[in-house]
Amino acid sequence: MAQAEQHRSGCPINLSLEVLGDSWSLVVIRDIMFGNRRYYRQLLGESEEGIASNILSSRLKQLTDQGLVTKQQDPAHKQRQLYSLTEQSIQLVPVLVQLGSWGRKFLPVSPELSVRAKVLEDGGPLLWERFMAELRVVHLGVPSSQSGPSVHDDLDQAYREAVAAGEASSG
Amino acid sequence: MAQAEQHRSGCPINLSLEVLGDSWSLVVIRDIMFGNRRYYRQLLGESEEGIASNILSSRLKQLTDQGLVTKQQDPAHKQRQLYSLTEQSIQLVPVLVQLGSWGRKFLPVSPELSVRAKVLEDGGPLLWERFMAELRVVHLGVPSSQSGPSVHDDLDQAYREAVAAGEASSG
DNA sequence: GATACCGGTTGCATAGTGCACCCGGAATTT
DNA sequence: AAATTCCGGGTGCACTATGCAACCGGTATC
Repeated sequence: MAQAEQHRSGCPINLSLEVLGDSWSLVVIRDIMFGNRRYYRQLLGESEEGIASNILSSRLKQLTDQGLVTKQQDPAHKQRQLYSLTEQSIQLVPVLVQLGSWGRKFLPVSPELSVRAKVLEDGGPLLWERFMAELRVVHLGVPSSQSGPSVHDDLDQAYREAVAAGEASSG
Repeated sequence: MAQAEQHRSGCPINLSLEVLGDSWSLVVIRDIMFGNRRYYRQLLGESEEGIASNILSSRLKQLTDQGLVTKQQDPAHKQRQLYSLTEQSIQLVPVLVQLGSWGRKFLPVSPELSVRAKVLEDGGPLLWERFMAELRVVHLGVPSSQSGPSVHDDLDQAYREAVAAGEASSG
């Protein structure tokens, strides 16, 4: 108790924004989710946007506190911390897809970085569900019940083809 | 030229977050969209979350600059400024629905404020399209090609019923 | 002619962001 | 064994954004 009203309102959109409404949280989740970056240095160094270390640290802490990310030690390397998604953040897939779809329509996106968004957009809810199932296997340790090609691999493949096409036309 | 790289990256999700990634922009759009609040004082005073006037002013200016909102004078009242959505912000409906849906699943939403989200969630993409068509009529002046009950009215009706039910059970 | 309404602005304190650099411990290389 | 690299961060500082309250001149209403 006594922690009663810490929220601006009980509106679902508002509450979601209280959790996700800044410019970095969803970028970090995107990198873990689509880029499969699981370690701090990966998230820091391989970030397209160049997030600062203190911001990344603060966001990972926040996301962990809010149950969107878990952190566990790599048993082989004492220092290595493995960051994973939770069911809660895995269910952000539709949000991220819609955000990406909207960005593709109205903002100056780069072709290479938007192919993944296009594939997910075109694939529709059924593809999202398959992707979420894969994320559950990787991040939650759910036993894999799927056969056939991985959505993650398909997304990466599409990305690599776009990069190759871009280099061919510009170089 | 020479305004070249003002973006962190060309990723659709990142670019969307550069535009929408703060805790107020989407709340303002939500109020215009679902609450049909079209004037500054309405947005200021009838806000569930109690936005501050300088923040509201700054957000409306930003959103206008980014093409998500337009502002026009009410011909009858010289002071009155009417804020409207644009096609770009109308197409945020799926994003807002997914955000609301996610919030409903994982955050401490209030029953009254989340019925709209539930109706839109259950209605699916076809309902979203109908709602977007209505928004185009109201905000863009597109001639109405629809008959039958309005989605907006249905959402409001559901909200009022939830309020009544809440009052009955708690009072 | 007074009052309330209109869309904001201003000042100020506090909190968050962005940047560069630094840190000690653990793992790896030589 | 010694040196280097890798690990997840922390620190200091300047700048910007947020939140609050009080205020503003013009306009419509009574």
